[in-house]
Amino acid sequence: MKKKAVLNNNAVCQTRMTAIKDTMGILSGKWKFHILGTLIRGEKLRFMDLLREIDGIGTKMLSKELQDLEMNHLVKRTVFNTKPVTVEYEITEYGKTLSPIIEEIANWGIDYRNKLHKKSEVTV
Amino acid sequence: MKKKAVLNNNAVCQTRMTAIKDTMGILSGKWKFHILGTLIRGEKLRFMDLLREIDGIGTKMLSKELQDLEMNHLVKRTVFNTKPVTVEYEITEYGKTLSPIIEEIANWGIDYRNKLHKKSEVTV
DNA sequence: GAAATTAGTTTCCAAAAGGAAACTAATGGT
DNA sequence: ACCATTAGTTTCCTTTTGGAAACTAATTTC
Repeated sequence: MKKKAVLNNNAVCQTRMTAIKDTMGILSGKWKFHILGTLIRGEKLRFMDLLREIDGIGTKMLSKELQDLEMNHLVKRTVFNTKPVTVEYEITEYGKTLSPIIEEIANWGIDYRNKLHKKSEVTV
Repeated sequence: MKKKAVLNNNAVCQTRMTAIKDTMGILSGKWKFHILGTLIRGEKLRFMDLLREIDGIGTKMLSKELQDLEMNHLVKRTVFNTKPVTVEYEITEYGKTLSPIIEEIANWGIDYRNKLHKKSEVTV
């Protein structure tokens, strides 16, 4: 008889795994955290502001990632009827609920660097 | 004169961004969270156990991801001199420090699903 | 002697991700 | 007339990621 999974083979684990997949799907890609972090600090920013703030990103990626975030109600996009057009991006209240995750990830990464420096003199 | 970044243009932000990049680099890929989550719950598991527990993963990916995690001291690999060879994987104490991140991500994902279901009033 | 089990590695391939540069379209400035 | 700016989109290309299947190698079981 074939062996089956035991640990992950229950509703609680399946739910948690799906939840992790959902969250990470929404936060996937090279730039989501940078965009969210910048918007959390900056309140209202225009497209070109974000392009300047986020080092290395290009227009295609910025545009695409902002669309993703907007679709998930994490970022709000407002178009003003000026000439030329003005577009403002801001984090939503719902988007702000990601702050604890971002905090945890940032702090873990800072600890990781500190541990690397203590254990050896490896510069990453 | 060209405009420059203001928000992200300071040492604290740069450090935080690097930290996030580090953490997410270590946790990158389709399977890291699943492997870590399973090992956190299961203590000691063999290669074939993990292959059975983690639905959909193949030998190549499991092997490669375990190597990554071992390199970062998040997982410990122990080979036993049996015939055929036995290999045990377990989470390290350091690996357990990722639990808060995994918890936050799982809980956010669960909330996200709940919000989607009662999305009659999506307050953004 | 064939098949199964252990823990992987290797090869080949398809899909996804991401970047650079060109382009749109309206308008304001020199 | 020509360039700059706004906020993107489109195209083309390279890199990265991930999966399926075959393979290794030693040993035990049928």
